[in-house]
Amino acid sequence: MAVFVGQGDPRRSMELLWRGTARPPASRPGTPGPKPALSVDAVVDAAVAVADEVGTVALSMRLVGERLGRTAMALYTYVQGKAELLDLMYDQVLGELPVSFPQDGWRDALAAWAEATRAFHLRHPWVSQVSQARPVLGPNEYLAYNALAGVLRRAGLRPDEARATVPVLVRYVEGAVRAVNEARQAARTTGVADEEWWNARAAALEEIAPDFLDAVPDMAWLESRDAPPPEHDGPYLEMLVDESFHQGLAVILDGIGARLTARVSDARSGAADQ
Amino acid sequence: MAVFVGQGDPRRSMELLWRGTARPPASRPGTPGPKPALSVDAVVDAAVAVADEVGTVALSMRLVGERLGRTAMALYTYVQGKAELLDLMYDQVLGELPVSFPQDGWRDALAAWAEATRAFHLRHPWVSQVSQARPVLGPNEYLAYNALAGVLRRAGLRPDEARATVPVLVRYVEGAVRAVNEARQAARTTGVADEEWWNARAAALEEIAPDFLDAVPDMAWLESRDAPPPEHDGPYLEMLVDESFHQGLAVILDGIGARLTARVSDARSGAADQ
DNA sequence: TTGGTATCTTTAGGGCATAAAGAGATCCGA
DNA sequence: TCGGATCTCTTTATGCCCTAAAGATACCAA
Repeated sequence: MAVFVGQGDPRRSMELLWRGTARPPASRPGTPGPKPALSVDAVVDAAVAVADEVGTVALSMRLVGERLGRTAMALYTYVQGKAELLDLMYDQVLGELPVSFPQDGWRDALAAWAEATRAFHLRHPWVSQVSQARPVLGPNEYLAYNALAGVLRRAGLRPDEARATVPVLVRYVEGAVRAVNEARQAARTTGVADEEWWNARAAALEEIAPDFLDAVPDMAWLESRDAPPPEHDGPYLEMLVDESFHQGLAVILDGIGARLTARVSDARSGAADQ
Repeated sequence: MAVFVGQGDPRRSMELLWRGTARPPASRPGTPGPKPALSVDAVVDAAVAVADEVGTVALSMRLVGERLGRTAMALYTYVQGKAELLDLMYDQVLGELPVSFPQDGWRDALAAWAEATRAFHLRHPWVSQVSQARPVLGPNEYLAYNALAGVLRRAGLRPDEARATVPVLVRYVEGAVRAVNEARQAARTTGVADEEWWNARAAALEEIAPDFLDAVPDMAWLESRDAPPPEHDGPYLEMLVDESFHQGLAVILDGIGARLTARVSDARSGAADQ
């Protein structure tokens, strides 16, 4: 069940996101009634911490409240509901993404972007589980995209090419990290380590359909290795993903490079292009 | 809240997936008790139909039961729980993916793969919302991966290159389609059309932070167009995604192509190859 | 001091998955 | 033919979720 960001009242969410200070609900000075013991920020921080620990599925208002020594309902003073809280969590956490990258060479810059984005998503696993349809349009999201756009502009791409490239990069990195995160969470919630689970399935398959692998020869080819898989400590799937992350990224960067060199030779020969 | 496939008992799920017939729970011949009026397949079919309509979030045992004129609990006769049902739904629906592609030219073959995969995910939006950590290892999943592996093998990639390329392709297509699906679902569940929502946000932004766009110049560059955006009927975000889907794919294919031509020139100059 | 307001808790209602127990149907063996 | 035995399906109940609404309490201003 995907979680949707951007379901809060647009107007309200955006004011909360952009106004920074002057956050409306918690009381203005000179107002009767008890001072609020918490703040929107405190709630958002707690929610982020909870989500980091237990994931999106288990994130609940009760858990966030508990972390603040409050009931679930107490949060509704600061936040309209879970949807708005997610909007705020999402943009808040995007503020951790770097907004500038090495200027000397687009390949290094994109590699740095990919690495930083990857690390970010590993730090906040729940972010990649959140839908990006109808993004919140918060300041941090803008800044993050701006940084990536800058790298692509300086690389020499045209805007339409960059528009096509952004999703390729973003989806690749998010997808890679999602796989790792989900494997970790599965291990945590089921108590079954990745490798253990994998072995069990493989053994079961061997027994239940011993001859089926003959029917998928290209699959066998895909899994064939010249060298045995490298030594590893961590979980199996993470190792696999790690092994291929940079290689996969290299394929994408090669594609961008091909685009750029085509540009250069076009200019040289004065011909049209693809 | 991501939904996890592969949470059923591995042994049981796999037997259900691979045994085809001889499905254990529904009664064997010569057994007392009423004949089951339904079957595992009927339950899975109904669940797929429900998921296609309402998405993963709203998929519930009650809804599936209702579609079969039963209570939610009746399903537990055929299926161990929601987790196992998801395993079965997932592999069942993967059977719709084509398992062979044009043999003449890897570019066409991959484009065909991408198009088929995209169409598939648009037909069954819930599939891309389902976690692929700990895949079910059902027959149809194997066959689908085998087909893609075959295309890459015939293209001339080495196994390790293909292993790096598969996730790039899969994640790109799934990500692209996920964006469209989520936009559609958001439109359906909130009753707010995509374009309408987008305009509201843009207007709010204009008003709340009129000068912020100056802080993200590369973002403005990214959105700049030589030609005005093309006429479109459908929702805004879908149009954008459609516009860039093939361009993004082209970047990836260029990357693969670069790998292959590097191979050729290596061979020509006397270096090793596969 | 008193009224009004804001925070926070309690209670309650409508979801959800599913454990456990009951109702009914159906077949086997006696 | 007639009990079990056994299976399907429903009912009931538990415990989670979000959140509306109402109550309790704390605080400020007049």
